[in-house]
Amino acid sequence: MAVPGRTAAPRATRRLNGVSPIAFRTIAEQIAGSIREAIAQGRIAPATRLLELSLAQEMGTSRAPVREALSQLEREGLVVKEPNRGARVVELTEETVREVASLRGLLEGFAASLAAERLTTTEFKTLDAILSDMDRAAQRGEYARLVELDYQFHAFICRASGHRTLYETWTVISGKVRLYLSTTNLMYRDLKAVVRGHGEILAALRSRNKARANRVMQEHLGEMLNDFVAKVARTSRRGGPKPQSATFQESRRARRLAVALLSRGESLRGKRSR
Amino acid sequence: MAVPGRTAAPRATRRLNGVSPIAFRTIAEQIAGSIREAIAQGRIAPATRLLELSLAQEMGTSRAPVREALSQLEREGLVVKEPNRGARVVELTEETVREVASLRGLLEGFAASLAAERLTTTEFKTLDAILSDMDRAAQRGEYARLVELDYQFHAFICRASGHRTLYETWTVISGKVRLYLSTTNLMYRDLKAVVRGHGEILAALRSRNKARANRVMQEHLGEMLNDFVAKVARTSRRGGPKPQSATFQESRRARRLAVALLSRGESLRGKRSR
DNA sequence: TAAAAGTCGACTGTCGACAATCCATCCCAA
DNA sequence: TTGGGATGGATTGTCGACAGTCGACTTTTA
Repeated sequence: MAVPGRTAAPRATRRLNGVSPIAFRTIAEQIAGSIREAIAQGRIAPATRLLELSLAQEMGTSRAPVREALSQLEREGLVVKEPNRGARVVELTEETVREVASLRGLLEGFAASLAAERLTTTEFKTLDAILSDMDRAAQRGEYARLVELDYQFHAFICRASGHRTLYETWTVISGKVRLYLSTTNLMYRDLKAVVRGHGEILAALRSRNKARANRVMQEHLGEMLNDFVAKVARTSRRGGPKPQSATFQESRRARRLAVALLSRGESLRGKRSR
Repeated sequence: MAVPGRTAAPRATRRLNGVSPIAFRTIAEQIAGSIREAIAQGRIAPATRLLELSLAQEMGTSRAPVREALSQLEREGLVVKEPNRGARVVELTEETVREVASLRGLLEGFAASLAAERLTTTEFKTLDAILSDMDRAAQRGEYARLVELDYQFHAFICRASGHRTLYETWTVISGKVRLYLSTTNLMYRDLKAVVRGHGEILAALRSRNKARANRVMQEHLGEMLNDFVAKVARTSRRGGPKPQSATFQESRRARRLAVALLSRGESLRGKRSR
């Protein structure tokens, strides 16, 4: 468009330590990135309150960009805000985990069925590459790498479905999954089995059989879910005696919708305990 | 408290014209509501730019709550923001419409299959009530009412699925559908047929057969999609010679038009200036 | 004449200050 | 002791001002 290259770097560069090639443009985005990363790495635990002022001071900015960042994260499903009560990192209850997993299965199954018809040779090669990377990672026991590749594999298929809205929706859902991954660092039971499972998915895609692709994908995710929930149940039971507060995490949106839908003033808000 | 003449008016909390049952709590939410309504009613066209300052002046507030409102609407999928370029109402291309419709089918089919197992007698009664209202509306040719009831019917089922995450996801998608509805005021071909279709869904739900409920729901939505896309295609073909270009590069003409529309449009709620 | 470089508004991004609200705590009466 | 307010601190909501960026327009240059 206008002048390329030259004027490109005035603002964001000035406080960067020279990190990425194309630096984040706004402060808000940088902040969102920091928080997102911190959540993903487990440095900020689920259900933690995110205070605007503290964050702003930590980042050396005013509250405005922090608010913006929190909004962004809320859109991504990592954070929940309630009016006058601030933002907090979402907490995934066992029920929510189940829900997220089932939705993910539905969406990815659909994505797989679409992708089965559209994947090009080049794209198959990419998937092959990811798969062999996974294999290597599994053999070396590189857990984190495997998680990352796993994510990439699924993301690639969803994108390759050619269904943009689907991909966007999936992104939100999978964001929650990743959030969850970080909290329990125990996802895979058998690394080799993981690789095998993805191999089966790939084979199903190659068959160009929509129904089969859909089914295999859903089965794959379903298995995962089982391991998953089992572990969650174990962990959370052992973990902390305070899963309570998470119950009301969606109350704001729910309230708004309820009002809109029923146009009746029924309060969905529970009472709080301290 | 607070002298309502000169000094800042007594906060927005309760200065509604007594219209809505339970006033929204924050100004931002009120603004979001206004804009949402305006979009839904077609008073603000798709792809219209939403200027913070203009909106703030119209609403008689500062830009802060407007920004917040726009963020909220972006979360709901009604608005798209680009850094340094502001917000605009989403524009639905034919492709997006197809995508949204297919996703909606997927989600609602799932919801129906869940609901088929869970719906209580009371809930069935509610659905019956909605259906008979639809029938009345159809006989009287009350188009808008029918649209609203249609929405309620589907929303109710999604909520009754007991799957919170699903419901939330559906809300985003269906928000876009509604947006689209407002732009083409020609959705139903045969009002009676609409009622019949919903009757079939209800019957399928009553059968408690998950697979059947899923299938019937998807078929219902699929039919709708067909009518829909056909009409869209017709409309857009008649509309302009190059429907595509508007999607990616917004024409200045369109923008000016939009601005004019917005600033000329009746103020959504206004009084009080300082 | 056409491309490149400057100029100018119009908007958005960010800031610091206040106002409003929530929540916990304390006080007092029954 | 137990409610029901009143009180105060901590945080979010809102405001007005200024800085920075994007695009459109104008001017210069080859």
